[in-house]
Amino acid sequence: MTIDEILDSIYFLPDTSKQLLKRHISKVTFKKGHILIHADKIEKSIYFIQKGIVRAYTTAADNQITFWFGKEGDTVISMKSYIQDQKGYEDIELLENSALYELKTDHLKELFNTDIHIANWGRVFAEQELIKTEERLISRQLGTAKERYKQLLKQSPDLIKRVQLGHIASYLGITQVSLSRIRAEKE
Amino acid sequence: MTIDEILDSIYFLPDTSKQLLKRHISKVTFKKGHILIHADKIEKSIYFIQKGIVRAYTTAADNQITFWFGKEGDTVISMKSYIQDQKGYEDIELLENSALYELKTDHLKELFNTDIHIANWGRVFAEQELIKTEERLISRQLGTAKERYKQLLKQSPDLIKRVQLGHIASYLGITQVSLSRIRAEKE
DNA sequence: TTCCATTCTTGACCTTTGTAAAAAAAAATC
DNA sequence: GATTTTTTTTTACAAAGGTCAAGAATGGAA
Repeated sequence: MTIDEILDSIYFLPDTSKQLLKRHISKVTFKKGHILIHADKIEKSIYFIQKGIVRAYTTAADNQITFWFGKEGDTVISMKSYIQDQKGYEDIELLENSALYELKTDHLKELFNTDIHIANWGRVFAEQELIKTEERLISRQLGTAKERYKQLLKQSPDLIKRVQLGHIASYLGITQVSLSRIRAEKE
Repeated sequence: MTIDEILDSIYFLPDTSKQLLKRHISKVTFKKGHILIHADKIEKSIYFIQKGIVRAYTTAADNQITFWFGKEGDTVISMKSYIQDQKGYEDIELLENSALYELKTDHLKELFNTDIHIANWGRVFAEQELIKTEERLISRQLGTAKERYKQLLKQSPDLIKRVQLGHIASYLGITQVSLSRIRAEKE
């Protein structure tokens, strides 16, 4: 995905505004295993995934809980850093060698005050993320782990191929052993 | 809480912009049991709670799952309606006789295109809701039901006094019977 | 107050999921 | 391609939470 496709998919910007925004975006690559977002840091950048897959997790009582996966076209962000200038909850780790577009948020926040189109881009960006987060919250509350696994299989079959089982089990809120049992059931 | 306190707590608006916004806000009251937001409707208003308490729930397989409580100062909104002009997942019901401020969203969306301060108010509003939703998502993933109950007790002791147990159990993702047992344990 | 309806608690029993450890399979490294 | 290392599956047992049903407590309404 190109950066234009990604930006346009959020909210259509007139060309002058888009150029202003793109001035602060650059392409970066990292290897599998790289930690892009650190739980104990106030992050100053957000990233759009051009190619690759990532997972966000919190570390609680010596085990990691995965609560989000991101792939091509998704935004990698520490919401706490971006919105409240505070340390976030999560580490975000690359699960594959990846290419990303980096946007420095200091510059973005200045543009919010001077360019109404970019302010609305920022509004719609937050709104889209909100809808996605709400969806995850509700689907998590609904149905059994088995149903949620089947749902995930249908919605993101590639995810299950690209990500190891332990992370997916954690995401579904069950243990790897339980997920393995669910998969073993026929029908 | 006054409407000015609520609006200012989201994002500070210059007086002219605030007056523009307030032109579309009016005060309404409803009785306990009133359904403010309907799952099968595209809602055209959002509400700020002046006095009262509400719950949002989805109906799945003949039982209701509560996934949010709102009280004084909170915003009652169908995100799907507001953001995507689509039917939402949830009914939102008043659990007490309540007073609210109603904001018609058609007018709000027009203002986003013409007033940069209001566009930024809308941005920050979505961002605040996003942070809250993310917090709920993560805390739901963390720890056992007992721990989450204790957490809720500490964070919102009034909620537990004002809301009946079944709703709270559903919110925590367990049955009323289990929650009752957790409460019965000493220590 | 008394009665009725709703909400909360308790008990017996059952199902689902977790834990720990080992075996099997797959992937990575030499 | 053989050998490590990592990941997934399987087994046995334990723990947490669910279901059903009955009884106690609470709260309105007449």
